[in-house]
Amino acid sequence: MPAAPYRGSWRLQGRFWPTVRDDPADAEAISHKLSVRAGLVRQLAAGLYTVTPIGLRVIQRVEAIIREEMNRIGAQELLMPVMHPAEIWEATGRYGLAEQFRLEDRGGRKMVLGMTHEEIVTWHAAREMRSYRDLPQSWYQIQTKLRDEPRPKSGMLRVREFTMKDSYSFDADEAGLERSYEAHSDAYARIFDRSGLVWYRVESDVGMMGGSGAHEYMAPSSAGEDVVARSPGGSYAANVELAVSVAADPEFGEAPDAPGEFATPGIGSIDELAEFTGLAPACLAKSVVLVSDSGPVLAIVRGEHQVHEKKIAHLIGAHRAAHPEEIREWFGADPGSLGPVGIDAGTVRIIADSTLQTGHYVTGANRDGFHLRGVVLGRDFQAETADIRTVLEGEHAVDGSGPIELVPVIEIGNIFKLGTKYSEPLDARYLDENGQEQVIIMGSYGIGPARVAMAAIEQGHDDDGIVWPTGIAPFDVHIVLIGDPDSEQGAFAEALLGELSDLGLEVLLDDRPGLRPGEKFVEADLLGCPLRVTVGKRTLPDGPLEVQVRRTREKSEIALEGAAEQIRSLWLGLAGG
RNA sequence: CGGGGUGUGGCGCAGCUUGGUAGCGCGCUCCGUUCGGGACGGAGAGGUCCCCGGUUCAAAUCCGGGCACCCCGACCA
Repeated sequence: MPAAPYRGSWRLQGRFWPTVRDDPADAEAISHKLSVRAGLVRQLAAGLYTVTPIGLRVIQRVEAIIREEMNRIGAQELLMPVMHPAEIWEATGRYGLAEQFRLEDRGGRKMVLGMTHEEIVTWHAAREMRSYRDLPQSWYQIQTKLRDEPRPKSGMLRVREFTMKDSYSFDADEAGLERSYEAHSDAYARIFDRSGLVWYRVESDVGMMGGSGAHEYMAPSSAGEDVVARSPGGSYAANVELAVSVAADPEFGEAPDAPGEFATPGIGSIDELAEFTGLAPACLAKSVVLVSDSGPVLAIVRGEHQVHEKKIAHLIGAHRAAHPEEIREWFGADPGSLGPVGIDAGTVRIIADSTLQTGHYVTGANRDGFHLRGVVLGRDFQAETADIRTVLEGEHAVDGSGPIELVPVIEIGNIFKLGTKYSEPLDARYLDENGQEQVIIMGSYGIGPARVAMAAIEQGHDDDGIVWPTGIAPFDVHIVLIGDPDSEQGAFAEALLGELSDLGLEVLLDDRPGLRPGEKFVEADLLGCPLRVTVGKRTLPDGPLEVQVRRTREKSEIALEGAAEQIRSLWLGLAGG
C-alpha cells in the first residue's frame, strides 16, 4: 500500500503508473504517444480511454482552474444526467442526429446519451425560471458527453466519451446575453492562460448548436483538425470555415467584347489549362457541380481557390458531388470543360464567388475540349454571388492587418450565443416587469479539459517527454531518490517532501526501490514536472542539492539549509514567468 | 460512409511469398554482480498466432466471410 498521502503529494512506491518505453504502434499525434508512454491514459476501444491516477491529476488541475474561474464570474455548478428521455430532444428537432447514441429502457421508452446538455438545462429552466427577478443565471457542470464519432482519432483528442465543462446562461434580453457572453470570454482567457497554452479566440461557425454568434478557442498544434486564418498579431482570426480575405486581382488585361471559344484538347484541370493558356490560375474560373436537395448547383470560383464545403452549405444546404452522368445530362460536356455560359438558371442554380465580380475569365465551353475566354459575370452569364471559397495563405486580412497565415489548431473551447433556439421550442419563458411573457435568451459555453491537457503536451514537449506548464503539471516538484527509502537519503527526501508540501507545493517522491537511477531520470523526464530534485549520496551530508528545471534543463545546486524555500522560489519564478 | 493499412506472449516486431513441432528485442520472475541518465551474467515463466468456416495428411502461413484497431478523406460543439 502507498504510504499515507501528504496533502496533494505522493510517494510513488506502490502506485499504478504504467509507463512504457516504446511509442504505441498506432499513435501518430505527439500527445497520443506521450500520454500513453507517460502512463496518463490507456485505451479501452476506439475513442474510449481510461485516465490513470496520474493522468487524472492533470485533468483535475485543469478542472480546478475551470471551477475557480467559472465561480469567479458567478456561474453555479450543478450536475445533470448523462441519459435523457428522447422526447426532450425531439422537441428541438435534434433527436436522431448521426452522432447520437440512442437506446431504450426496459419499458421500450426511447432514451439518448447526452452529446451536450442544451435541451436538458433548458427543460429545467423552463420549469423554474418564471420572473425577470430570476434572471440572469449561469449554470455549469463538468460532465460526461457521449458522441458516436464517425472517426475517433489522435488519442484523447477526438473521442466518443469525454468530460466537458459546459455552461449555459439565461438572460432576459440581448444586452444581458452580451454581458454573460463577455463574462465567459473573460473567464476563458484566464482559464487558458493559467493552463499555460498558446491560444487564439477566433470567429466560428454556429454549426449544429445553432444561434447567432460564436467564437472558438483554439490551441495551435500540428495535430489539430481545424484550421484558423489569422493575420499577424491576430487582430483578424477566424476558423477557415467562415474566414474571408482579400484576394489580389491578377492583370486581366482588356476584356474582349464577347466570349471567344477556343480548342483545348485534352485539358481537364486548372493546372493544365493555366499551362496551356499561359494565364495565371486566378484568370481561370473553376466550375464545380453539386447536387442539393432542390436540384443541381453550379459553384464557380477562381482557379487558385477551392469551393468551401461549409460556406456553400450555408447557401444550398446538404449536398453531394454530382455524378458524371448527371453532369453530362445538364451541361452536355464532361467535367473539365464546364462553365456557366449558356446554362439555364432555371435548371441549374449558379453561384459565383464574389471574386468573379471583377475581371474576365476563361471558363469551360460546355463542349468537350473547348473553353471560352473573356467571360464576364453579369454580361455573359448571370449568377448569385457570395463568398464560397477557401482562404489562401498570403491573402490579406479584410481589416487591413496584413497577410493571412493558416494555422492548424486544436479546438479547446467555444462560446455560443444561442438566443432562443432552445428556449423557444422548450418553452423557457418569464414574465417581464410589465407582466409580459418573454422568451429567455440563452448562451452556451464549452471547454474540453482533456483537450486542454493534450494541447499542452502538443505545445510542450521535447525528445525526452512532456514539458508541462506549471499550471497543470501533475506535480510541481518531482524528487528522484537515489538510494533506499530507509537510508539517510530516504529520510532526507521524505523530510523535503513534507517541507515542500507545507509550502503549498505538490510533490512526487520517486521512492521506488530497486530501480536504477537512469530509469528514474528517464521516467521523470517523460512525466515532465516543472522541477526535478535529485537526492542521493552526493546530497548528504553537506549538499549541495541538485535541482533541474525540466523545460530548460538548467541545473542549480542549492544548499541543504533552506532548500525547500529555495525550491519554492525557483518554482514561483517558473510559474510567474 | 469511401480509400489504405495492421491484427502473432504485457509492449514493439519477425515468420506468411514457397503449408511441416512459433521466434527476436524489451518488459516480467529468481540468483549473483552492479547502482547519479533506461547495466551485466545465469536460470525461468508466459502465446486459443483476432474470430468463424473451407482446402489439406498437416494452416500463423492458402481460400471465403466476419470483427477489431490505426491512417487519409468525408463528417464533426
